Amino acid sequence: MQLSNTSQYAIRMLAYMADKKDSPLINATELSEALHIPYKFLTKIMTELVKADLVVSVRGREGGYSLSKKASDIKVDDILNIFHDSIQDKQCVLGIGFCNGMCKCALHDQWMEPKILLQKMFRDSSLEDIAGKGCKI
Amino acid sequence: MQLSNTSQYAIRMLAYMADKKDSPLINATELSEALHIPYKFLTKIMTELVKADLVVSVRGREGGYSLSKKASDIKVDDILNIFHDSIQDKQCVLGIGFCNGMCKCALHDQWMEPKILLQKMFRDSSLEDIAGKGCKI
DNA sequence: TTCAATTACTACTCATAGGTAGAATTTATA
DNA sequence: TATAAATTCTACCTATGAGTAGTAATTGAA
Repeated sequence: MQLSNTSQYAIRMLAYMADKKDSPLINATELSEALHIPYKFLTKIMTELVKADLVVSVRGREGGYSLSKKASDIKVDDILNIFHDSIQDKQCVLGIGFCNGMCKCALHDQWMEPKILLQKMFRDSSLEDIAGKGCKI
Repeated sequence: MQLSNTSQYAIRMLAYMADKKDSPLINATELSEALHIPYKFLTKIMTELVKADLVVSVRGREGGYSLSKKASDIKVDDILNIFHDSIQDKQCVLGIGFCNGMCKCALHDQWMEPKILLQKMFRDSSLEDIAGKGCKI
């Protein structure tokens, strides 16, 4: 019961970038060293974030990455959606495809409250909200 | 952000058994057909549940499986623990090994409440609580 | 123009979850 | 005792997540 490594890395990468909003561009080497994420894997993830339009990249010397919009306009849930890690409204904790009010799984009622709280956490938290909170990792 | 297939299957299998507490033994064929879980995979999971002492098995003709204790004494969290799917107290939503009060991740505060609710759901729900709830799946 | 620093692309390896196959073992019943 | 119905064991296969390697493409600066 946890997020994929890819999603965890992506959130940390973007939160770091939001925190350094003064720097126009941040490169992969800095991110990799600051966050202890393998360089090659980080650039692979970043390319997906660029394709998803959360990040813009500048290639070539003096290049790097920057957020494509205001940190307050990028929610954690936007990141999870890219990597299919978001919690869907109809998602069943026991993996039953047709779990709903009519035919529900054994844990349906107990799952409601934590599910809504998780969704709220992911949907309400923007990069601005979380940037600079806690330690620089 | 979801439980492993194995944990989902195991919970459904044990809930089904708790629901049929009148039958002294339930065999793998019945469980496989009732729950639409691949037979061979189901027996593999069941053998792990036997080794973990949540289930007792009777081999040979007329054999099958039964819960090793009262349904009210088996919590969903006991099942998750077998498959390393339980949520640990110190588990960080961003996968930071040393996330705590002193040096916490960017989502540490937001994660607190849903984490506690998830743990509560898993730790408080016994097989007796969930057996027979919802549809027979 | 050349070079070095940067991202992007392609393809691979490795580990693990999910699932399958077949034979061995056990045991009640005919 | 022989058989059939059941669990268990060993070994494998497949798909996917995680991570690596090498090269191509881009571009600012010397």
